[in-house]
Amino acid sequence: MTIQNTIESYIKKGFLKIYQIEIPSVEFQATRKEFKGDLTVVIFPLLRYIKGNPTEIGEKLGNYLLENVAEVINFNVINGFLNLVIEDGYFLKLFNLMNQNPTFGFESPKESDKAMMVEYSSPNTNKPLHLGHVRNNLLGFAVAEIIKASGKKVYKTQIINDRGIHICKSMLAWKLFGNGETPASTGLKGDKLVGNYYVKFDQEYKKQIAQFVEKGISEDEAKKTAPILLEAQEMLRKWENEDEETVSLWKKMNQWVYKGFEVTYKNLGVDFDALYYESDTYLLGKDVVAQGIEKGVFYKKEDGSVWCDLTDEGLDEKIVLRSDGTAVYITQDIGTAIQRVNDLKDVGGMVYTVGNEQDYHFQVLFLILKKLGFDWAKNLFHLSYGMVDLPSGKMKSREGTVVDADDLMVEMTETAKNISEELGKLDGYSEEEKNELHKIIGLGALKYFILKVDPKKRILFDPESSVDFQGNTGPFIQYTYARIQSIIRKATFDYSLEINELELHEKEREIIKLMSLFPETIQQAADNYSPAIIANYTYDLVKEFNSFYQNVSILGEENHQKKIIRVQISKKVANIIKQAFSLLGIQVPERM
RNA sequence: GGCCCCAUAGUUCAAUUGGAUAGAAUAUCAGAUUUCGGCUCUGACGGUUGAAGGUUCGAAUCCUUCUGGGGUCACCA
Repeated sequence: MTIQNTIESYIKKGFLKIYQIEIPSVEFQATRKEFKGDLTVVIFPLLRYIKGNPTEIGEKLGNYLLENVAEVINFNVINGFLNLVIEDGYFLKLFNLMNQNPTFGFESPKESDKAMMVEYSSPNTNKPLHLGHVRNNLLGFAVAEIIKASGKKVYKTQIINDRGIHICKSMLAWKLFGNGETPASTGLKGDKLVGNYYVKFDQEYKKQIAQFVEKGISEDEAKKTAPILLEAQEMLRKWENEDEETVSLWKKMNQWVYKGFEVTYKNLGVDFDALYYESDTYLLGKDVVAQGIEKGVFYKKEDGSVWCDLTDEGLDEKIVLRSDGTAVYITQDIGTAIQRVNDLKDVGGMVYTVGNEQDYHFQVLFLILKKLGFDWAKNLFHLSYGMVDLPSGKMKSREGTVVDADDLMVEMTETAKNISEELGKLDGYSEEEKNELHKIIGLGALKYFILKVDPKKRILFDPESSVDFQGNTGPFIQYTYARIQSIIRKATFDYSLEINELELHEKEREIIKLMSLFPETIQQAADNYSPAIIANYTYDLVKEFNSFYQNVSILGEENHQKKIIRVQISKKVANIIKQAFSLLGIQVPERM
């Protein structure tokens, strides 16, 4: 039972006693720093039940609590806010409780609960991953970890877009201009090699269009009839007819790409539990369309195309099957969603990490699945995020104006190296260990930079100015962690004793209060699908610790009990930093 | 044009989901520390929360209109 619950029940009792009125709930908030107190009761909502002066009501309730709740040792009322001062013993108890629990804040999944499936990354296999994918991957991974920590089973998944005209484009360009190049022969990462040919296709295509236009053909016409495009379309037909040569080229080049992606994912620190390939799923959903017609959710037009009428919901009509009977994008998505629940029976909801340009698509998709009557359809969430812009504008793969994911990670590691060498705290580290450390810091900076902002907002990323290492940044937090580790290494005495009675320093109280919020912060982050909430909490905790560190002496403290609790607090703060950062996919170093 | 998202110190972000005097970082300036790591800490400066109305005891947050930016409105994915 938390103090909040206790106080809530006593306020209800007190209110009943003083005013003879029952109240359903009490609103709490943490007391603002500028006022005295630890917990605040907001009086205003109570005015609904009893007319009166909020200050007077606050005084009466405060007195009641003072008499009846042992932990409440003082109170004050300001502007309708009842601030309660809680005794130190309570905070000590609170601390000891969380200190005994090495996974404090993390809920283990309940067997009875349904699992969530989190989809992210979902790349095309015709080009390497870029900065936009990086945001997608970091967000998806972090949200998956957060949901897991909040007490739900999670499956991480991606759907690999391995077929379609865009894939054929790079295949064709390789066939025409590749001279049999392979990743081995060029020393290039497979995804890079294939990506180069995707760019090559586009260059050739543009050249042909220009030539046509010169001959007096309209641009629209030229775009449709450029020979290289027609050839790519022919290739797609061959692929769909399972032409042996085409399929084997497709397999070969996709393997190159997968090998390359594997490296990028590993460096990025993300992973998946289940993979789906569009080449396996692109025919799914057609049978569902038939069932949907029977149920009256869909209807057929004269030309044979099938539609869903969403005008009652304020949306448009949406096509779900072409007149020639083939599937469209949304048909696949309907089919794939159902397939996943069939594959993994305990899935009770899904999170789709996809950019906000597809907001409308997912609105429609979720609505259709609901109309089809799937009970899990109410637990679908589009984790929509804003674009990552460069100072030069939008990134375009076809034009090669992208920030490559691999290059970016290398650059960040380089920057970390330069900064860390100035500091020189790494005596005794081997080159290998140093490189590993620079990677941890560089990636920490990048990941934190991206995850600390609300997913919905667009990010401007300037590769020139790079990412900060000071202030509200990953390395700053990592640094604090490393410094705590340094203290712990030096604390060679036995500090395992549990302290139950001690007068706490103001900074100690503050930091215990903040640590105790970790569990609800995780829940809040999970409810909002927002890693930013974890990032900002961690930063607050670190700031509070630095202030504590500045104000009290830890190892130099003469009072043995105080010394013990300060080491314990430091260690627990480090532990929470590590846990919180693990949710963001960021590692913490022992030294830096 | 219809619909959706965004707009907060010079800059990058917060604001306990409707609560107290809108907070941090950064940059600039001034200071602290003989000490557990000088990537630390304490101050100062910086705001008509894009604009105007409305609801409320109380609005950055909710509603309406407008302005600016982005997205989306394919038998593409």
